[in-house]
Amino acid sequence: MNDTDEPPIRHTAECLRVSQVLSRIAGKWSVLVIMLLRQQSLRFSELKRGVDGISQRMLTLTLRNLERDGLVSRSVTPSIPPRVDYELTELGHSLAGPIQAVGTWAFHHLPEIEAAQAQYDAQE
Amino acid sequence: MNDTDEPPIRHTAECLRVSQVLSRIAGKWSVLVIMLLRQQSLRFSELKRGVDGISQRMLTLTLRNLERDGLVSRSVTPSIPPRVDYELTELGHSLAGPIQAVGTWAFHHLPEIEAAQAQYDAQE
DNA sequence: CCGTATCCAGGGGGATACTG
DNA sequence: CAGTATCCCCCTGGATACGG
Repeated sequence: MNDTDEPPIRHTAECLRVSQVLSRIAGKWSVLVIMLLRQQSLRFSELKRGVDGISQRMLTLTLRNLERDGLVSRSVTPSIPPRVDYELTELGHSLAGPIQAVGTWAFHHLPEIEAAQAQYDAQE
Repeated sequence: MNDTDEPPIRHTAECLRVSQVLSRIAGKWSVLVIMLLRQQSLRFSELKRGVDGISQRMLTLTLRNLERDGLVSRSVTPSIPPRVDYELTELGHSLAGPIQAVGTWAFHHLPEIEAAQAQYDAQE
């Protein structure tokens, strides 16, 4: 048989965008930072306290990435001691919505997921 | 000043769920597989062809994880040669919606993101 | 056709110490 | 307070080869 009739299974451009955006915020911490900043602007140390278990290094890296993507803005007040505030940009806020939707999904379906895992693990 | 009035900046339980779910599908490939399966059930080799650049190993691992989470079901037809079909479970389909929302967001805002990146990179 | 096994490079991410 | 610098471990993910 020839293969001229092979089905054109392809990704839409949208699939690839999704993948890239998710990769961008896939880190362990990005989402937590975004969710915190959704409600209020916060200082570096406040974020550090708010995100349980994050190291100084990872918070810095996470913030730099978010800033680079235009999701978070950084404003420095050159006082002594210095003060740096982070807040979600408009772009950041617009992403928080869809992300929250995934969160809501997770909240509702976590029992099913964990049940599926338990069942899968039980039979190896 | 004392710090008894320090603000109770905490994550809601939802934030943590989001983070976990995103970690789960954060892999390079999970989303692409889900999006492909959204429209039709597919065989292993069809998925391999459909997901551009994926290795056999990573496709296997991705499918195992999705199966373990109850998002994808695997059905074996013991013929010669063997045939294995994968399809989204109901749970999987219910996740595809929210993910698509993120995709739509990405589709609309990618120009802004890339512009932000270019600007950020231009000034160091 | 559908995997598993093995090897290996690269980066994510933690701990710690140091600067302005 | 808000980072940067360094070290180091482990996991992800690619290439390849082999088995049912």
